[in-house]
Amino acid sequence: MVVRRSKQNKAILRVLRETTSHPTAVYIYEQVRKEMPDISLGTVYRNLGLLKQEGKILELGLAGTPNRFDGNTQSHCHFRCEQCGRVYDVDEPVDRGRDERVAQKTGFKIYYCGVQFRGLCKGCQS
Amino acid sequence: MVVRRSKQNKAILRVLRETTSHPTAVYIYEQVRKEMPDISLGTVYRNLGLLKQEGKILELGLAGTPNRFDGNTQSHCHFRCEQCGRVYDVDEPVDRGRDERVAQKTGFKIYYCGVQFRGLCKGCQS
DNA sequence: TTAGGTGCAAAACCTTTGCCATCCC
DNA sequence: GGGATGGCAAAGGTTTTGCACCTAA
Repeated sequence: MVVRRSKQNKAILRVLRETTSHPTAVYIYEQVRKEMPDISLGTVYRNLGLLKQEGKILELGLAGTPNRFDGNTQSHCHFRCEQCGRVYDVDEPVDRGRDERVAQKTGFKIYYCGVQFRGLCKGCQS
Repeated sequence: MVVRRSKQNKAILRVLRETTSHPTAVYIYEQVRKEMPDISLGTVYRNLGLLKQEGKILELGLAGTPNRFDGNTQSHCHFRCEQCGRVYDVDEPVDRGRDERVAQKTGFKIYYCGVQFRGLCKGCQS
């Protein structure tokens, strides 16, 4: 199966790369629609799925809110606000050596390691 | 609003405490149904929601698979298999001091911090 | 030319909710 | 008795899919 880079695919990846906001599929859909009014949400999901399989993006599963996508596939830290659902990047180092150690210990193959903080973001602490 | 501990609520919490498998709502439903055949899936979800609010359990959002629940609310490490969706506990220390540091730096309020590994579990490495 | 991609709409799936009966305190 | 909870079923929201039509290689 040859990967054909459609313009929809490119646009979706571009939106994801141009933002640091970990958007939902619907947000991406709205952005892409500005320049490509006929694109459908199904196509957005389809391409997000492909990009994920290719390892170009990351899908973040969040209990209670629609999934979000991240153009940064490096292991890194996220903070998720339990109130508003937003996901912020946190600038903290991830211990790369640990991946090795855990892989050894468990026999699992590790592709990605992220740290996830949960709590309330500034705006949501009333 | 007084919290009344119904027997359904107790049974759901018990199932969650007795397993380390981070079950889905449906799995919990099936387990509880063995002793309480009339319980409905809606009730399971309702009680999981309540237990989550009380901070007695954790909900794990996983892209692509139904959410899973964890009776262990301590900050800890998970490994998630991208193939089969299973979630395993990983016995690695979580750096508690970092929560403080990140809270200071960002102004966010942090309730929980978990490390999430992704990859392939032993059984799924064909 | 042609496998793979798109748009559209319907389906599937997970989760939440409304309503009324039931159960505890 | 009366508020909280449960069972049932319908609704809601997100994501996937089938199909006929395009399109990039």
